[in-house]
Amino acid sequence: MVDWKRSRKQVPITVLGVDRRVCPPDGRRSVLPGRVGTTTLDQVTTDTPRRQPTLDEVAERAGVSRSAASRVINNAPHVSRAKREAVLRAVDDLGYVPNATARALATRQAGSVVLAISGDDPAMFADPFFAEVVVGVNAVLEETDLELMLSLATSTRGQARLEQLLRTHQAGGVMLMSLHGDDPLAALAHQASVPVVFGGRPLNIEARYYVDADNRGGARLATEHLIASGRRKIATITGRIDEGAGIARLQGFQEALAVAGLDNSLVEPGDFSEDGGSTAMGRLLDRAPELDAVFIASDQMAIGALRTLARAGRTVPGDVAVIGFNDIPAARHTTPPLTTVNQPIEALGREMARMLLSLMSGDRPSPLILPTRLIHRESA
Amino acid sequence: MVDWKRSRKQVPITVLGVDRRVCPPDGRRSVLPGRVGTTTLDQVTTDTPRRQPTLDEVAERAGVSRSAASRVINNAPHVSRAKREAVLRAVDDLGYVPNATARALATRQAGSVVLAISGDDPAMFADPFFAEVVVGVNAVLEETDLELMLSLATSTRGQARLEQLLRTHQAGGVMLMSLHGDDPLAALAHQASVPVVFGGRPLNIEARYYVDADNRGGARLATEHLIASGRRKIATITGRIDEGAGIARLQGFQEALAVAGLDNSLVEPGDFSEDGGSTAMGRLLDRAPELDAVFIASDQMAIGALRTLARAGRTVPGDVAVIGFNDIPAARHTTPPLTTVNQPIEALGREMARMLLSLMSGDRPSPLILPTRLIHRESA
DNA sequence: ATGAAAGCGCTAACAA
DNA sequence: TTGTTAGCGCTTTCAT
Repeated sequence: MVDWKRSRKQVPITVLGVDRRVCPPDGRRSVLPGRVGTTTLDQVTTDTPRRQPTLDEVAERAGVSRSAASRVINNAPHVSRAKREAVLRAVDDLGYVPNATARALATRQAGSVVLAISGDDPAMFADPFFAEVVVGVNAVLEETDLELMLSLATSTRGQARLEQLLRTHQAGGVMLMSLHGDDPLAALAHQASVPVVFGGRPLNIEARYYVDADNRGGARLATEHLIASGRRKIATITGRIDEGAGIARLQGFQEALAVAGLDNSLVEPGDFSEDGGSTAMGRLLDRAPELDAVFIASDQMAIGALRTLARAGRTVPGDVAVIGFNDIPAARHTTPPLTTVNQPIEALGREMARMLLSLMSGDRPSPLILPTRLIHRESA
Repeated sequence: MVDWKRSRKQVPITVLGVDRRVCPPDGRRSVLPGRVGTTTLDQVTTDTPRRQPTLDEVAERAGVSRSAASRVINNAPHVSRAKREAVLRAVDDLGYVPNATARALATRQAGSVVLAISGDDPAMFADPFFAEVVVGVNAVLEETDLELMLSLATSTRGQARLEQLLRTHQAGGVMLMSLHGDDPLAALAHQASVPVVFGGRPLNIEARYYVDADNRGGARLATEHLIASGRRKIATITGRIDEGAGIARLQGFQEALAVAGLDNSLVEPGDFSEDGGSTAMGRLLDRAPELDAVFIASDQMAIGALRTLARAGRTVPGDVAVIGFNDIPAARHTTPPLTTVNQPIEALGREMARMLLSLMSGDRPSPLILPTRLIHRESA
């Protein structure tokens, strides 16, 4: 049995195509068809190093003109039954697949759309939120012929690339997510000559097409729940207030309290991060030791806050009730499990994609606000 | 007039910014900050009706031939300083950006690579694991001119699309993740005429290029830790054993026990899911009530197992020590916090991308196994 | 219904 | 160092 850990250091590469660092589980040497030089995957894996056939070849084989073949491929009218079948047969024989690039060039229609995530930190995408959005987007794109490109416009370089992507018409549309404050991407979107759909209502520009979650409604819901369960000294830890979601959640919180005639000024700024939540909770405890509930604009922050609360000797929900936002998986596993606001993330992705499609087909869809709902668990 | 919109059919928009499709969870209407539409994205972009300039236009403006211009754009040699500057100026004036599609067609080089995730359930991608991989991939792609396409080949339809994507040469290479058992994608990869890099060593095919985490080593590490801390009756809950990772983790577990001369037959099959872990733990408790430790092939399963253990009145780590695998975020928040094996997921993504790049440039890189490490927390 | 011909915007031989 | 000339593979008038 080979010791994997030893083989990890850099080793001179491939001798006759057989690699030193390959360690098959059975300990024997892989017997790969090795050779020196420029073997391509193609040669290795297929006996027939065949090029992809072109439309002309199909046409020739079928004994028709190229345009006839083209018509068949795109099942356009004006082709006799006989010819159509001949072409189809040729396609089958040759294994023809149209070259997407050539088609894109000729039609001036890119075969793809891009989902762009803005932000200052590339690692931001690691938030499961985006993964779920992607699943939604994919679900609707799957029904079309559009491919999905992902653009993490989190660095200057990334933004430049996104701009390039759009300007070069490599993509036929964009879904732009999580702009905050003075995001340069907003301007970029303006200049773009392709349809743009925003995920989350952008702040500084008047967006025409966006889909957003009802952040304000969700926050109000949460706060109302706190009020209904008898809490009276209710605080909040906000998200970044240069983001639409952050603002909306704060507004919802304040509205609910205002309506109930309670004090809504116990507001501590946070940044959506766990540590941010922890320290914000600390500040809150200093400012108002007697608080009995706190609405926190993200589960991550709530987790941090829970930690601070525990350290301060407060029980949850006994001494203070807490509600988070987002319903991340970890929220089920905190102590106590976190009551939180769920937003239909996958649906968000789906609707963005649908809206973009609609836009690309020449319609002018209306903005969309998706409902949020309260998930009762034990922390409030 | 923007070029992407064809039918400009007028649709009444948001009245006072309040959309009809807003549906707050409480059934009441969200009162959004409304205003009558003024500046719209559409109008803004309409101010700039310019078509993207072509290379010919640049050449003409600069008073040089198209090939000279082309040379400048691709900063190729054989261009006089004077001409070069003239072209550059023209580019600047006109705001020229080369058309990526045309270039791809001419060079027969797709400007993108694809990250494909295989699996039976589209929602699988929601696992934060993939998001982290994406971050890694993105990091290295960002340094190149390659765009990233995402392909969730989780349905028949999805797989067909991926195949299409590859055969049409829309993408210049693939990173293929999480094949299991008899995944049809493996065959597909063989036929593909583009370079393929696997994420995780595939099972049924002899892959030449892959990067994997040291699952076996990690499992051994975990098990050895259990042994070292005095546990003697050690069980495991496996992952799917039709996946490379599932198998490797089981092997590592058994190796460690064999080396220590302990019984390594206390094996319960799992499926990587929380519920699966929960029921598997139940079966384990039935089979061997006296067990004092369990190595679990995923944190999700470990969380389920923790639940079962708690219900059965066993304390962790008092009665039984448990170690998970993957180091998911939630592992920090279980009770008690979960000791687990961390794998460098982002690095996995980075290395896959690097390997693909290397492959695409004609090299023949060696497979790569990335180290895993034990994260000590309180459950073991 | 059918095919010839003219592009789409760029690159790459090949001459000059 | 230059410009000219063919393509890349497909779509799309426009005659026939």
